[in-house]
Amino acid sequence: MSTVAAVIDQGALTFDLAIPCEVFGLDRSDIVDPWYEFRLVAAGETPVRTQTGFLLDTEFGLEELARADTVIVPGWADPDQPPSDALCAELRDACARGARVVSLCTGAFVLAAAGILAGRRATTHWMYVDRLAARFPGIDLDPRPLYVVDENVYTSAGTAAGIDLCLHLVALDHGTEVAATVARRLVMPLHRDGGQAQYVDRPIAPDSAADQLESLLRWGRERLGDGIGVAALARRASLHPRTLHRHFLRYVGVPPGEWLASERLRLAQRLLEQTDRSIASVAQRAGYASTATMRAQFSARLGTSPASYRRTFRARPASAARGVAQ
DNA sequence: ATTAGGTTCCGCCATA
DNA sequence: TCTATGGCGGAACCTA
Repeated sequence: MSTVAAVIDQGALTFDLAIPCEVFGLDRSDIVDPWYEFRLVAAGETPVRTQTGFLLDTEFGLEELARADTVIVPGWADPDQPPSDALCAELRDACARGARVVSLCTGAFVLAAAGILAGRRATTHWMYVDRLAARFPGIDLDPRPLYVVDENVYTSAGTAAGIDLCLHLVALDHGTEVAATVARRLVMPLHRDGGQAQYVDRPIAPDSAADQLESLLRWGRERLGDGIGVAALARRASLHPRTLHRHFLRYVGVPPGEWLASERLRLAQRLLEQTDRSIASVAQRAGYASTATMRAQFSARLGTSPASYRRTFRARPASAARGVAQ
């Protein structure tokens, strides 16, 4: 069973902290048995006073991190407060031995202080990007996505993006169908399109450009199997490709080609998990020009092959069907 | 494994 | 002046 540890210290942000507790800490053995072994670890003194003022206690200390397959650092109240040397050392060890090291929100400051982010791609809450960059030059910071994966180091943007990242980790371990089940229980979409761009400092108001993109995305998703490219999207939207590109960055958070690639991949994953279609037919349905193309994408983006992905995640038809209606 | 020919991305500048 | 669009071209990346 996979062990997940979340680290807290004085001033812990309760929402951030609640995310790994909810995703990994609840007993979800009715979905996958066993679920995760979850440990709440105090980096320093206990009890921990949360930013909201109440006290949290846990029996686990830093030594637990050495046993964790995944170490999660949620946001600290004061990102400028440097983490202890002991915590930094544990995080570096975890990273070096290949454990997944994860930050939520301003937890990125802790990973940065431990020296783990140097030379890596990473993200954090959009309000803190500048501060992080100023204090730790040498991080390849991208303020746009909801989360960033660089090898075994995972960083996520503001608060709720932590849920997206935690669900992504569940998907890596158990496939997208299991992650989708957890997402449904949280009443969360499994995958929010796009990045922070759509949340940054932009009032929630009817926006016709965004609405039009929304329907373009729907149109595109329905036609993945036709092998459409960026040009087809632009034609459909009656936009110059250069303009479409800008609209995508602004409202979706990723360029159009990148969006298509990840939609295709997700569709292929779903078909492999939930159907018995041949690999060739999955590739065709998802809009890949050949099985070789799909294979290359699986290898580049998931580090596996379509066949082995199916072997790992193909849902068992008998037991999965009962339970809550969806 | 290599490669030639696409496609996509994006900085930069001109224009509306 | 400010913002959105159109267009170019090089780099990076994909595809066959």
